[in-house]
Amino acid sequence: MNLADVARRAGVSPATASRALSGHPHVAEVTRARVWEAARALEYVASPEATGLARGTTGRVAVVVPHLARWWFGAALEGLGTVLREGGRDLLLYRLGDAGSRQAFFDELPTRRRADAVVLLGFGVDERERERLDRIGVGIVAAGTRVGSHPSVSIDDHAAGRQAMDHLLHLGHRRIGTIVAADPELDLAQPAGRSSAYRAALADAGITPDPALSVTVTWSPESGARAMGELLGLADPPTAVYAHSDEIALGAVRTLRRAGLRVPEDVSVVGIDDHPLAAMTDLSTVAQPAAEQGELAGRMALAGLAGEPVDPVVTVPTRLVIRGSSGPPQAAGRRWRRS
Amino acid sequence: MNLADVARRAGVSPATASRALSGHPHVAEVTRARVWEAARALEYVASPEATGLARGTTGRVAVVVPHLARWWFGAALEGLGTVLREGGRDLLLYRLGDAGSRQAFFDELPTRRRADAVVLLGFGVDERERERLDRIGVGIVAAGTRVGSHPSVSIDDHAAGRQAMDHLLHLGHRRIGTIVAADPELDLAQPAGRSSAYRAALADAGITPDPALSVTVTWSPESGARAMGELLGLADPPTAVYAHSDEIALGAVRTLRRAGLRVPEDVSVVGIDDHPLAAMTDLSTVAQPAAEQGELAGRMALAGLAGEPVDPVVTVPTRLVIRGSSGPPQAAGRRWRRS
DNA sequence: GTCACGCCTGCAAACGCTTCCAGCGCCCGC
DNA sequence: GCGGGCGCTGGAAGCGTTTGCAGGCGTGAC
Repeated sequence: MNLADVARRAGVSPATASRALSGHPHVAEVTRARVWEAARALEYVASPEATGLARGTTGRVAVVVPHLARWWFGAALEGLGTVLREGGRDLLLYRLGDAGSRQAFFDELPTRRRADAVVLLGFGVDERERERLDRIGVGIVAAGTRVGSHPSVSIDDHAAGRQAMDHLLHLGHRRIGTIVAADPELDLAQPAGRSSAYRAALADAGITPDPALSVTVTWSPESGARAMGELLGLADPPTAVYAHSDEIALGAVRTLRRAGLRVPEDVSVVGIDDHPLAAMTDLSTVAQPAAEQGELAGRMALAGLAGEPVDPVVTVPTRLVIRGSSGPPQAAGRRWRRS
Repeated sequence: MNLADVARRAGVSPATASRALSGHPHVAEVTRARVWEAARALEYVASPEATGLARGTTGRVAVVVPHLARWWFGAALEGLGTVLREGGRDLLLYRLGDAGSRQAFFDELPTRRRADAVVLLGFGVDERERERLDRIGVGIVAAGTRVGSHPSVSIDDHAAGRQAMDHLLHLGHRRIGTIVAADPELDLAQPAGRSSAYRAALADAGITPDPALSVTVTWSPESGARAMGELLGLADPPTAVYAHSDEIALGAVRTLRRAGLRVPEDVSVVGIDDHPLAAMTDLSTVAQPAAEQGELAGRMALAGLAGEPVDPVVTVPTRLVIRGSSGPPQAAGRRWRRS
């Protein structure tokens, strides 16, 4: 099963067999064919350990993610995996589930000798971590966020937020709530652009933001439901809500329905993502291409490995998708009619 | 950065350094401490290639999945990843996106020398593939499905289906449709138990199944929406629908809403999974623990690697979750009132 | 008919770690 | 006081590839 066996069967030295199999020049065609035939007959698979040791590479790309169950991550990982496979690289998956494993990861940098490149998926890092990361000695690519000066692919969070907010403002809403997503468990930076867009849009419309209309929660649907409850508890609740993700927005819609309020007649809701279930639940949203971001990150990583130049910062476009969860505000008098 | 450097700094031979770091007995405590200190100072990380080559293992577990964006897979992978990390194993991810990559995977068995064990996640294999798989020479564990006589963890699909169907029958439904999930692109076997449960439940209730009430589609919400459209087009549409997954069920609900029908007053819907968004959309369903299945599969793989005995077949329980999408059928006269 | 030059091929030395085997002290028991 | 044994350490041989270097042979040019 070893290269030596293949070489013996083909009647050549291991050196020649190696050259023949890995496509080096200066191997006679007839020899190459004989070696390949022998390899096929013996079902030979090179030991990646030995190859890696001799060549000083691993043939693997490490992917670091904070979550997997959330839609964006699964979709991005899917795109990334496809591209890496085409490039002949194996995908090593690291999930940093909590602050502890995150700390351990950046302290020990276990990927140091385990991969030829690292892709950070939806993972904002802080100053110290970036500094640590740079010592890893391999190429780093980020998707869904920016990481220092490393190549990255992401949406323009601010622009996406503006698309959502401008849509609501255009419909005539003046009192707009926002549900901000954060990741306290992982201490992940919240997408700053999505929040700044909220303030900027209000400012442009001449509206003074009410701090009570902004509530920060985790990324889950349940959190969204809870946040909406909080907003409904206000003396003067919003007529529209802009959520940082569809999953959160869907939670908000559920709370509204439970409260007997109609969407969008009583309260409009928009999210960000275009989650597959957003179409199913008629949720207005700002679509972002998740799989494509993963694919692009993969291509950038491969290009870096090949020594080709890579674009430092790629921004993929987002698109406002208007569905049934957003509409003009009702005349004040008709609001709060319990359906 | 190499073991030799660490050894030199600690004033011992590489052999002793190796033993000290990998926790072998017969190393003086003081020596061990000195080696560890040197390793820490030099930020030493062992080369997995070299270790693997010398030891004949890889320290990696390959995970094979057909999808990532679907909820179950992300959640199961999350649980699996956590357990493998605790066990000190790296996770190598293989996604078999279409029939072509599937074929290639089983032909070439690329994981052969790349991992110490293989976990198949939600991946039913056929006879030929199983035969190929057995030649891989490493332990195989399946989650979410059974694979030959290999250890596996999954729910009892038939029992889960019965929970859903019995619930609908108990509510008084007699004309029950079913949306069967399949994966034609990957040629994945549909979960037979979920279909047999449909027939068995009807039989027990003395109802002759109407072939027109059973429509087979892919796992996506969009498919569910389309399937529901088909069922609504029947001369005598069902009063309840049992879908093979929540994602499909949610698609079905969307079609019903669009058609102006009320859920559950006009048509009841139940799914399987307890997807996080099922709670948000008030969908009745049969809950299955996805993350737990991943965790168990991980533990089984680790146990196998440690040479410990592993339970051949583990079945995790499912649980009927009654929410707002299922209720008793309306008296015939009141049905089809366009809300 | 020579000579030089290329193509191919093989030898052997890495790559970085583990582990078998042997050796060296030291302690304990007689 | 002496021998056996045990605890600890080092030497060296792999593990399976790749690749620099050198050599053999054929070919074309002169």
